[in-house]
Formats: sequence, C-alpha cells, structure tokens
Amino acid sequence: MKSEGFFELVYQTVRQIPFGRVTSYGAIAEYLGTKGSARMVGWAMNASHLQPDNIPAHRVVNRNGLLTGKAHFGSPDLMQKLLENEGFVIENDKIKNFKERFWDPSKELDLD
DNA sequence: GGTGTGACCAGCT
DNA sequence: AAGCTGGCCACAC
Repeated sequence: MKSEGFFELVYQTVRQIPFGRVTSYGAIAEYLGTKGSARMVGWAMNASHLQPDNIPAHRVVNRNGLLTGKAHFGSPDLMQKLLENEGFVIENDKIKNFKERFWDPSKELDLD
C-alpha cells in the first residue's frame, strides 16, 4: 500500500460521491477507519481548495445535514448554490431531504 | 517531538 | 430543550 496522506484519501472518497448525493464527515471518517475522528475529515476538507482537482466539498455536510462548511467556501452562499444546482432542497442552511440524499461510502463503496 | 488546531460527534448538565 | 465539554486523530510549527 502506498503511504498516501490521510488528506488524499479523503479527497478520493469525496470525489466518489455521486451527483445529487451528500455524505457526512463522520461517514467518511468511518469509511477511512478513523470513525472517532470526524474532525480530521473536516480538516482535510479545509485544504481541499488547495488541491489541483476540483473537490466537491459542498457534497459533504455534518451529521445533521447542516452546511457547516459553507463559510469556508469562496462565499457563504456558494455551497448552498452548488447544492441547489444539484437538485437539493436547502432550508435554513440545512438539507431538507438530507436523509434521503444521504450517501454512505461504507455501504455504497467497497474496500479494495 | 510536544503543543495547538480543526468544515465533528456524542454525551452530559 | 439547548448549551457546553470531552474525545478523537492527523497535520503544521
């Protein structure tokens, strides 16, 4: 196995999020094996904008479906705009049908 | 190599 | 019910 940084693992997982789906930091953390450290995922996302690739960080929200990271985008409204562009219903900075749109990598994806 | 930090989560008060 | 605290682990200085 290549000793890639934890960040890149998060980026790869986020890239695998299908269009029109969202996931939570904790779900990604659990998928990567660091279940207890959802903060790591969020922190990795903090550097996502430093990556050359376009990371769909807007598809990653907290456990409550709340757009916690919207403030870290170019503009606070950018994240919501992107989500709405994908057909999401945002209400009070929260995904309305988050539960239906939730995408769990641990269930959808499989460990190589 | 210790300290600080972070876009979270769950539990306690 | 709502606010606060601790815990968790990887990365930067």
